[in-house]
Amino acid sequence: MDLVRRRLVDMRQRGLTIGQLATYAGVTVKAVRHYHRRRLLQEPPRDGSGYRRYTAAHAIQLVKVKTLAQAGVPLARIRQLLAAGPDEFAAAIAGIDRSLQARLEELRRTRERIAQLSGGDRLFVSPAVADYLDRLRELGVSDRAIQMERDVWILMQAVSPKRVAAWIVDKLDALRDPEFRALYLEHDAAFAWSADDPRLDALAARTERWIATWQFSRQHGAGPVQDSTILQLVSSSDETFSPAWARLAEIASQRPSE
Amino acid sequence: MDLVRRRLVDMRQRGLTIGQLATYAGVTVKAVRHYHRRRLLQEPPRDGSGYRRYTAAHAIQLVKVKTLAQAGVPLARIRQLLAAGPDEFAAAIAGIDRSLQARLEELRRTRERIAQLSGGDRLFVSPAVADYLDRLRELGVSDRAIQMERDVWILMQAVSPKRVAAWIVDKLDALRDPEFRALYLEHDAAFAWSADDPRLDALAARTERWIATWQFSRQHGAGPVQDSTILQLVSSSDETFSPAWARLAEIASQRPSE
DNA sequence: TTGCTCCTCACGTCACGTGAGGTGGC
DNA sequence: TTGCTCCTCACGTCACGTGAGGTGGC
Repeated sequence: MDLVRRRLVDMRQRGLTIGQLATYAGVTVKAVRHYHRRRLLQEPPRDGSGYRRYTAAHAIQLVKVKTLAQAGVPLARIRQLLAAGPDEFAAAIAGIDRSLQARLEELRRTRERIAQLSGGDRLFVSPAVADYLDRLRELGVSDRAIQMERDVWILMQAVSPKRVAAWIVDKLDALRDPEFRALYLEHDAAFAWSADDPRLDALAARTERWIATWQFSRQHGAGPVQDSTILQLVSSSDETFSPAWARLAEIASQRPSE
Repeated sequence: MDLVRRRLVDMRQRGLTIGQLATYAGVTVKAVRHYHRRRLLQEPPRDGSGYRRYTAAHAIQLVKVKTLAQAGVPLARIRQLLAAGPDEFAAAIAGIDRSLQARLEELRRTRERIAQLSGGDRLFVSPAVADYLDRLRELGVSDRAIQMERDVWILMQAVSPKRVAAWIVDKLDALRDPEFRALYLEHDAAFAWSADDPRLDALAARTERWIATWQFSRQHGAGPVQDSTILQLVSSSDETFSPAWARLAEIASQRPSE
């Protein structure tokens, strides 16, 4: 009994050490000293050895600070809040809760994106473009061509994201035309042909006819767009060069297109 | 048409500027340059003005880096992952997803704790102690006494959390005894009495009788504990000093308790 | 006596941000 | 020409952590 009483009195008179306080609140000793420097927690009195000795009031304050800090509130803001009146405090809490909800939403979205990292291209292009690429895959377009398309769409999205939305509508529209689908697949196949393949002239002529018909059939006047549907496919980059495609581009540039 | 074609070719040959790339990926230009320094993103070639010019491959890489960074993966780890094989990468993704789930849980808990910041004491004491304090409130114990109890329990929890669990069981047990409840409330009321109040001797005697009976009625041999139930109440701290309580402590210490 | 806790500096870390001082592109 | 973008340093920031070098408590 006497022992217990003495421990009790001792505890109340001497107070908690910084380690006891930190463990109680679930923070590190270094964090407690940091909060002292940032004046979020009053410096308690020192005992004979220069040790800090804390009261229950310090523990309560520390738990408040820790809770707010864990919620992502900057330490400078926490100091203001601790000095604020109950109304301002309650309003701040409401704001903090909203930001926590927003962070929860963000985390959920991040989780979905992380899951797609091992998967396809959905992370790198807009949903509309991803749908378009999926459509190409369905039609039997080669992986090489699909990757070329993806890269071009990424560049276009980066340069003028607004235009991409309109272009993709146009592209999906063209894909509904069987002749365009046939031309697309043949261009895809032509990638591996040699530059003097006899089929190239016929393909070029057929493509030209389609462009003319297509432009005529559409009143929207968005001329440049349709043209690029084919142009884009044959504009090879450095990494993926095709002699046959170069030849197709050459033929196209020699015809009077205006 | 020619304009569009030129823009297309231009875009593919010159590549994206750092600003276009950053906007596309949803990061800052400073972050992109930081990723270059940390070797998370290859330095692209420069154009005639010394500007960095990026390809679609850079954009894809940057989106990967950004997604992993948002998931809280340290940049040094991201660099390892980008160089890892698909199996190691998939395993890492699974681990990252687990940590995201854990963070979601933590955030939910933080949100609950934030909501309690304006409320009562539940944030600062264990659930068992909080229940005990609620019980005292139900019995009509004064706010002052409840706050004193809370502070003592905080200190006890900080010093020896294991013991607190046993003590609180004991306290709730004693509260089931009507005589203890009466004594508790009278001690609470005695706080404001003067030191020479005639009721003090009677209260001290009644308390002593209760302690003896209570100790006798319990076989568990946890002697020191029961005694502290009353002792604790009258051990006033510096801030809350009561002359009457000091007198009660004096009377108690003069009786031969062994 | 030994290991654990406590003390105070000073500097480090992580992921960028800020700002100076200057050039290039439309 | 003007404002916007880009460039490279160098230093700052936020919330602590690390580590040195030393003393105190059980």
